[in-house]
Amino acid sequence: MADVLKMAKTIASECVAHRARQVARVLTRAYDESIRSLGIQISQLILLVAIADAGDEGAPIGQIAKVVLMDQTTLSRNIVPLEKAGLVKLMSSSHDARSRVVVLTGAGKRMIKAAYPRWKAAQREVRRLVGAARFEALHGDLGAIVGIADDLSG
Amino acid sequence: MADVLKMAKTIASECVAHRARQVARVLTRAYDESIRSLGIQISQLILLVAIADAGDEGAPIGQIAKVVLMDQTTLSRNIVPLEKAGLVKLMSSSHDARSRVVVLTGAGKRMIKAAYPRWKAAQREVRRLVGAARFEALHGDLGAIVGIADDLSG
DNA sequence: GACAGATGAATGTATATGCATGCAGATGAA
DNA sequence: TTCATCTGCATGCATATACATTCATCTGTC
Repeated sequence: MADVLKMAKTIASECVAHRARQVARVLTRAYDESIRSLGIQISQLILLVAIADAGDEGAPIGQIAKVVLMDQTTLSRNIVPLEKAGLVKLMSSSHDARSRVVVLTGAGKRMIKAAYPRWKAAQREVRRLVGAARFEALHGDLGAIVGIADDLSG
Repeated sequence: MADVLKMAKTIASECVAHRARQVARVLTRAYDESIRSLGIQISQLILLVAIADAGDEGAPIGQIAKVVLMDQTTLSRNIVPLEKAGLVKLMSSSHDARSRVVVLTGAGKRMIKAAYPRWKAAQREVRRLVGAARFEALHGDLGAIVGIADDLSG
């Protein structure tokens, strides 16, 4: 079974999903640490800003899920801790009784304001460690994968 | 609070942790799909090949966790479904009674063999969609983040 | 050899992720 | 209008993730 070892080494060193997952873990830990004292995680801050981005009227859960490339069922659950923390509130849509609209609360806005400088510091630290050129390249290359997300699903 | 909206847009568009997490989700779904019929996920295949890489004597849980940049407690739990499926087995170390050594079983080796061509097809498809140059660049840039993982933790 | 401190791993708790599925409400065609 | 279908969201289930903590064992020092 020497071929298995060879296959294993190939997958371990070349799999882009492996690397992407590793990087997501590593960066998540770093950014989490930077905002930990605020009581939220980077995954939650990202949701908050996506909701903020939808404007003061908020947006339906499904729409936000599409924007952040997350399964609707995942988003449904990830909103729960934000709601418990009073950072967002859910309202039923006036147009569609099935739809639940997510809106940022005042506390949610204050949280973004408080988190912003810490997020920026974390971002700057990664940029410093990896180098500006690498950082920009990484951002662009990640964007390229985001750009083909639909093709990968279909 | 117009500044909050501005901060939100900045974070949403520039946060590298956000993009890394999105890409990890997107790629995970794609690779998962390619090996779904085998009854495993890409996260599990990655663990299998990391264990295979450790050789026939296997390796302690903590050592594998370090290699894949995963928390030891996470790895401890992620091994459970692999063990249930009979793909790996756990043995106590002869040198250190605290240590638990993970070893690939025959079924684990066969699983890697069966998954390999499907993994390769998924990898090729991503490469085709994003373009060879982008693909190589992405792999290198992700590797750069992996390379500074220790600095980010410390 | 005894003891303090270091280390390997598991557990408690909380969140993240998505597939399969179910249900309620919307929508279009007859 | 009525019904088949579609759509938005939630739930059941399984896995992934990591921090704080605990327990057992090891190691170096005296």
